Amino acid sequence: MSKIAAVKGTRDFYPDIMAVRNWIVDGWKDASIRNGFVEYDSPIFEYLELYTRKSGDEIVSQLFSMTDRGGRDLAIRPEITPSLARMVNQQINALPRPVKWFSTPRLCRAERPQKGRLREFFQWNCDIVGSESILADAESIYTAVDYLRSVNLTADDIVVRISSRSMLAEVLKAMGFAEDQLNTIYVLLDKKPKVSDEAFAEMAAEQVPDADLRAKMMQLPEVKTLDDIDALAHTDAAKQTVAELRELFTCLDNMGIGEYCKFDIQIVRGLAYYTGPVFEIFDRSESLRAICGGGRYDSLLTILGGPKVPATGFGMGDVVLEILLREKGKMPEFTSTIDYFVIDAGEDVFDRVLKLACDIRSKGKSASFSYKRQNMKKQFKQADSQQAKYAIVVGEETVERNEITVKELATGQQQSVNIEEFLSSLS
RNA sequence: GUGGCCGUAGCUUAAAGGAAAAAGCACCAGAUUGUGAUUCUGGGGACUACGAGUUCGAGUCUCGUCGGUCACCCCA
Repeated sequence: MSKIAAVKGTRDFYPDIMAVRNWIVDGWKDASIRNGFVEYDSPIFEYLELYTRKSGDEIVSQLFSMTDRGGRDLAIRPEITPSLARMVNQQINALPRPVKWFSTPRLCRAERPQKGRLREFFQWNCDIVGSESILADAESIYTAVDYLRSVNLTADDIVVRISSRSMLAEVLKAMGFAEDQLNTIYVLLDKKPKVSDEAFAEMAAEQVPDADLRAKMMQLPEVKTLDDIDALAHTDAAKQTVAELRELFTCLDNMGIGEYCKFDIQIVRGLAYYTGPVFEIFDRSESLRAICGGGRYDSLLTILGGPKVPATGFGMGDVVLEILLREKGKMPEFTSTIDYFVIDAGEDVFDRVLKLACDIRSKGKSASFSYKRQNMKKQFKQADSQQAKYAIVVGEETVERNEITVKELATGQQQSVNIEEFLSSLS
């Protein structure tokens, strides 16, 4: 019989890799909780329509979808935000606002795997629903940075690049662009860093035939600061969106993460549904894809048949994060250890070994023993390979006196102790 | 979805178209019947990713499939 491999783009989590995953996810949860988020989860599959409603029919080719025996079109969740929106919609009038929810879902996307992108991954999501305040955007960004800072990534390692969808829209409108031209410009801006100046000029000429408008648009990639963009914001509406973004940066400064944050007009993000401030977090060397991305999306609930409720949030995947942490040497060593390895050192004492191991366990410490009756050398080796902190030798003569020998394996020091005293010292 | 490179034991690699595919690490056992190291000895483990083809002969050359990796598309 031939062996069956793991499916393309998936990972097997052997114990040493599982330890890494748990460490990452636990870190996400801790950061969420200390920033005031509460945990939720959703089913791993949903109606296909939940995703086509938000992202269009093209999304289907990027999903793992299926039809159940009742003929229902379903898909494995490729993101959790639509589920969140569905859940919030369901109870919209009962939930105290703002809703601050987080989750660490396992997601699947049917894309071709490459560096930092697999078909199955984990993604930390934090969302704040029901507040229009720029403070919600600030808190969302702060939470992401708070986690990254907690794993010792400094402002020299990563940068949060921030812009605003609404600001860009208003500035473009102030320049004279019509509403239905905006998406075209977003795509152009998104491409700018990836293509040569000549290729960009060519694309611009194609997409924006009007020479006057095009000249104005070409100023945008040159914008480096909020003052630069302010100079291009000729309407009150545009001025206001710039002021709002300034307020966001002021908040981030006051929260103590100003050095991580940078205005960047070229952060546009996917066209789908962002309506306000948007951000992406990158490694400083920019050799990896984005570690994290998010922003304000005020119309998602409407798309799912709910009322208009403002929302902002972010997602952070485990795959790029793990690559970055390894590259930066920020990944701790994980060792699985047990507290006590109980060694059988004589005839007819194994029942005492078994009882002692279980008594230790009932005290909340971990204990292990050999399944085989072997010589002590073997048992000590086994204790070593399990990274036991202590070995306990149960010998024929000592156990008659109700005594055992406890040896600290790191130092080699050992002493005889009374069994009851030993056990009571554990609690 | 498109293209480049790659695929030999659990891992790292060797074998220039020619014998029964080799070694180190790892794993298991023994030397060693009251204390972990080191050392030594032995063992299991590969239909050379899978399938076709060329050849007297294929791990090696050709094609296809699958998988890995990197870039493009996309990135919610």
